[in-house]
Amino acid sequence: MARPRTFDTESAVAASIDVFRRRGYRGTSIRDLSTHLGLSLSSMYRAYGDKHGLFLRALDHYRHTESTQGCELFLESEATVDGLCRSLAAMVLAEEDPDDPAGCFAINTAAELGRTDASVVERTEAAFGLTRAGLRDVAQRLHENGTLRPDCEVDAFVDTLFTLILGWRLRVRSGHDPAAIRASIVAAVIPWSAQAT
Amino acid sequence: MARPRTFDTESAVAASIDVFRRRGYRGTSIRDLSTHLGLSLSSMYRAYGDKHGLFLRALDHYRHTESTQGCELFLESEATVDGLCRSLAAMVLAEEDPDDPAGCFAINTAAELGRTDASVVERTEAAFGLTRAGLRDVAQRLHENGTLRPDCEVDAFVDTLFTLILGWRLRVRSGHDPAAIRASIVAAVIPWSAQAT
DNA sequence: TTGATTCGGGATCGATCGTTCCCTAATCGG
DNA sequence: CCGATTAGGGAACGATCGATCCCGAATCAA
Repeated sequence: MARPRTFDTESAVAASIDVFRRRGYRGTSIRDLSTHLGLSLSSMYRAYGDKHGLFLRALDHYRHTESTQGCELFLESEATVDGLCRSLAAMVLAEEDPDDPAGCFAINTAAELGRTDASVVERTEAAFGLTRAGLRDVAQRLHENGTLRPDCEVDAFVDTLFTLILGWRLRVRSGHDPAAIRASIVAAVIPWSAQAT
Repeated sequence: MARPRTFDTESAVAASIDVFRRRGYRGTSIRDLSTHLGLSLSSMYRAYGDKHGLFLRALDHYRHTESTQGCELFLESEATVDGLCRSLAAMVLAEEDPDDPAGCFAINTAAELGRTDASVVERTEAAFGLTRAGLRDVAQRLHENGTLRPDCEVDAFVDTLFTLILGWRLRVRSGHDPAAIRASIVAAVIPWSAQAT
């Protein structure tokens, strides 16, 4: 009833991610968001409650979109060393501005807020879980088709790749050369391959 | 001449690191620092200029102490798989409060500020360089004494370990189980070992 | 001791923070 | 068309931000 909203709440949440992930939670002011989203303060408070509420919505949206796409990237990855490396590079280097790399929203948030906010930790860990789930799928397929060295454990490979992804995305965020990251990916995977020369 | 300072500027810088690394640059207020360091605002401004100046001093101090000790940890590391894993665990899990893990000051800062501040990037990269230098030393020794698989390149191993360290320290910061991190370290190194079963 | 100088504590500055409130415009059901 | 209700713009709130200033206390050289 009464006057309807003139903006889409979910797409505004999506837009807020671009601000939060670059400037961080504390580094982003409500007025920053107002400017970038083109919304007034009252509209935002009416729609999301407060800054913390919008931030949680942003983390949820990120998990439902980018984190989920990252998971699917591995689910659909070709079960070869090259295929895995391509998926890893696609996730880590995805559409970053070289002058102002945003990195991963979940990772940046985990680094900024640590364990201080339980509702935030819950969401970043859920995003991490999606990445691990995708990795487990492709790792299992690589193990079964003999691409991986037969003696190595799949869980160990998954855990190593997950940890490496955190590192690579942090390196991207720090401005490290994408070509170097790409080379780093290949170099890190090769020792797990059965055909390592 | 005149009245001398009643506090040691360098040890106050050291104390500021504990605050900055947990709360971040933007999450730490001058009054937070005043409380934790036991100094008045005027004392801090007189000694360090401004908040940014103190932050750079803190980054410099961190590099000269913890980053350098991290480097030496690898320089003095026994040239075995176990020795390397012990050094990695010592660096990554060093004296963290399980309830409020601080993580690595340089890594947290890189994640928070990205490439927005050149004087900060310069310092975090210098800290990273120390870690890589230590890793290169122990990796070279492991390569020469045949602990590593003869076909793998030392540079690739160093790059992988460096990236893994970023990931492990971020996982510690996120509150991941230290036992799991310890297991992750061993699992990640084994495939590079010549005696991998 | 004296005069110059710097220290430390605290009040205070303007700016900005997250948030609330008020008021008008717009859209609903009837 | 009309009364109810909500959206949106913007002023304003108290709190806190980084930073400055003032002043009495302390320590120097002479």
